[in-house]
Amino acid sequence: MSDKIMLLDGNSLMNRAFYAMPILTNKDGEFTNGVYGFLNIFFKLLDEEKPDYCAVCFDVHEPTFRHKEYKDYKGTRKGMPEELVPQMDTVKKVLASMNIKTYEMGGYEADDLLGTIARTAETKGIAPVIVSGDRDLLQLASDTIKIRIPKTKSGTTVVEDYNAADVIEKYGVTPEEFIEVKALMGDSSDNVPGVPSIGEKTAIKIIQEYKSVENAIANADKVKPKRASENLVTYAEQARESRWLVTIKTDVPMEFDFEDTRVRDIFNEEAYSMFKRYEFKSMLSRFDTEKVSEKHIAEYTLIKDVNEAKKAVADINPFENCGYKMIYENESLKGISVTQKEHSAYVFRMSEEELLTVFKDFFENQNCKIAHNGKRDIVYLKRKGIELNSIIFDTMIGGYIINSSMDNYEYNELAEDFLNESYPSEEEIMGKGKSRKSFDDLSDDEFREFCGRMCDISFRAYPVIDKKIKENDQEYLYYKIELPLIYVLANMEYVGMGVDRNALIEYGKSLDGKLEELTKDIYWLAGEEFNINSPKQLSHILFEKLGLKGGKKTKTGWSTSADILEKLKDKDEIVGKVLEYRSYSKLKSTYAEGLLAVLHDDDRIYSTFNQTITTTGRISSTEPNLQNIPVRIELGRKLRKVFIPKKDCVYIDADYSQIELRVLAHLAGDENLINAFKENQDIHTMTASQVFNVPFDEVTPLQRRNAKAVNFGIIYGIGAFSLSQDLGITKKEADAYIESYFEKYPKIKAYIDGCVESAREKGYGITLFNRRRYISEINSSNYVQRSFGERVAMNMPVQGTAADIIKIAMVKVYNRMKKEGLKSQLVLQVHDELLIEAYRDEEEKVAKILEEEMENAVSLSVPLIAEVHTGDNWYDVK
DNA sequence: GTGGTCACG
DNA sequence: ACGTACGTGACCACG
Repeated sequence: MSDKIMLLDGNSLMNRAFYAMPILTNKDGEFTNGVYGFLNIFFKLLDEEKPDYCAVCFDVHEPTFRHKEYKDYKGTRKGMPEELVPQMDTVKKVLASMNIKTYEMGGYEADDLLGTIARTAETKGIAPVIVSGDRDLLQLASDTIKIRIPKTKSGTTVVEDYNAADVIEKYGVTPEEFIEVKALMGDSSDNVPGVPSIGEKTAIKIIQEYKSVENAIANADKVKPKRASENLVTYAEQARESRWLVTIKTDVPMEFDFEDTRVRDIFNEEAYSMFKRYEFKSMLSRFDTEKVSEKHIAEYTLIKDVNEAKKAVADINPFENCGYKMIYENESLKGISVTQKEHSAYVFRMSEEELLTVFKDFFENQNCKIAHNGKRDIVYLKRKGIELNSIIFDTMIGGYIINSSMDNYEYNELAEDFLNESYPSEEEIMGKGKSRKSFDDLSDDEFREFCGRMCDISFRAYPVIDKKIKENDQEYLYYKIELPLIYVLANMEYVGMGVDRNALIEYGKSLDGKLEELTKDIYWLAGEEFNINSPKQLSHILFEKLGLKGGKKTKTGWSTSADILEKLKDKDEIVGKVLEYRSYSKLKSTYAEGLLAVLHDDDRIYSTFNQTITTTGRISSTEPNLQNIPVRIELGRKLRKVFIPKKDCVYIDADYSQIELRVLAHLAGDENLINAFKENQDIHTMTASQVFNVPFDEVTPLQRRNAKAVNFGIIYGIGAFSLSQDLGITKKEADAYIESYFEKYPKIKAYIDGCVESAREKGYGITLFNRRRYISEINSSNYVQRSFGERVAMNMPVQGTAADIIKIAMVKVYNRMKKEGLKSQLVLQVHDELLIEAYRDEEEKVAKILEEEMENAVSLSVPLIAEVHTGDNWYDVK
């Protein structure tokens, strides 16, 4: 085995990485996404190649020999985006910390350095692997020199590999001839002129026949097509110059010693602190924590004996802050850790029953608990007949309030963000998926460290998070909305929703006949059997076999989504059948079968309500998701009949009318819209009347529909293109609608412009109750990302404030029912809707509470209206 | 594990 | 010239 050297094209890879990633910054606001993406590619290839030597080459920002010797070579590649400029230094620093040698040389480009080193290596019997985002390098490919080109395909990185033979196979020319091809076709991004009218295809054809630029010029009269033939003569000199420009130099006079590039001690302490500074968290696991981890002095005490445990728990001061962490595995309790002192903790490892016995008094009577995901503990203990209370802080919720965009708020994330300490994640310790360890497999020491640390981190992060909450003026949001909400959500999870099991089974069966019939029809119309559920197979049938067209949009193929199919409905009978099949199939698999699978033996369904998932402040529902049960289409809506309250109960449902538009009217202070709501008019008709300049009573259904779409558009961060798509009108018409809307509601226009402006300045969007969402995309140089950021900046305050309001209402409804000693229970929230399982003898009281507390949750400049309905199942409450 | 699709607000 | 509405979660196919 010969030695191997890996050579990277720093500039080109940084560019690729930068554009492939959303803008990222660390806490200090330093841009990091290019460096992060670069390191991802670097480590991936390092793992694959395991090179003995490694070097990274960079361009220098000054004229090169090409500029000096060829006056027209401007070499002004499009200026780097300003977010990328400082990252070039960052990546060099990071590489230096890992002992990876970097090269740059005035007068030469990175390509030339790579070429020179590669050729030198070749002569010494060291196998070079060149990594670049640019195809230019392909001219260097040989039997020994391998070129690797990483590409980002929808989020994942795939690498194309080229030895000489691969270049020939892909392009039909040798690597040396590749120079000739590039010379003819030119390269606009590198300001290589090439020969006009000759593109890649023609260039390859010419070089395959004539082998070189020079020979092609000599035989220009025989070259086809005619334009190329003429231009070869006219631009002969330009072609020669282009050839010279694209030729990578392999004899740069550079100082070079292979020993300097030997791969050694990459994951050292200096690199570790670099990675921490730039917050490359996912890469920290590459470091040997024994070797580099900061020495946190912490003393955790393990207790396994019940009597000892009782003594220790008795020593907990019930009036002093106490951090606690419960460790679960598959719904059962594996351990508990508690602490009242920083860098210390007691860890209790014993059976579930023993833990519950020892801690019952603690759960019920310790007055100042600091929890991490306390909701889970409340639900778990409630099922064991124990009431957990007095949670004065929840660090998971705290982390979410500070930054709602994180994937999770586990203890190691909190340690990074608030304590600036790094620990392996639970996944790194326990493994994931099938190979996840059991807590029973951990040694006492491992268990003690892990559990003690979780509790300790939570305890120590609390004051830091609390301080930030105060700095951000979020005390009301945190202490009056989110924290009390834990108990409300916990109770909803605990109570669950009743289901008529037989009715659910029957509902599923009622779909079978139609599903079978549709399947048969579709097979017959298609002329063959295939998997209708496979977008790939379906698009093959529709767009290739049956030759339907107009089917647009693609990423991995032709789109078969409902909006596309809807447009093709008239073209072939099969399209309508497919749409119908889809809707039946969805009801069957997701709802009929899906819900049955999570229906408990007591004929109730217990969903989980997540409080830290959405970026805007809404809650989400999982396993099952009870927030997307069908309602818009009658067939699906019938499913709601299977949700039934328990004995002696009815459902009382209330939903806010147009809460988001009302919030918008309030936030923008637009008198026109505010008055419309004060008069309690149909808002879409009102908008139609104003935007289309017709009397209120003469608004047509179509006008109302269009106005409704405009109203939605405003909330989502309007774009004329999407509005036109939605309404099936031209972009011009959509533009006119929007313009007319803003004319009638000038304050709305001013408000949403203000949202974008403020987000640009502050870096985040904000709700009426100071909930924040950081929007890093808003200052991106990438149009797509920036536009997204702007839409988010317009939408988040509206959606988020509505979320704040219903959360306030939930807390108020819950507390009021409790205070009045009612047995009725909140069971569900669907963003603007609350559902209560109410005892019949409490029906009137509860309906009144629900309406009052929802409508008076907050006081805005527009009234809030809650529409209340009662019924014997979820279908009947509308 | 990811992408396409579709259910909800 | 770009590529297009905001926020979710579940299911299926496919590599």
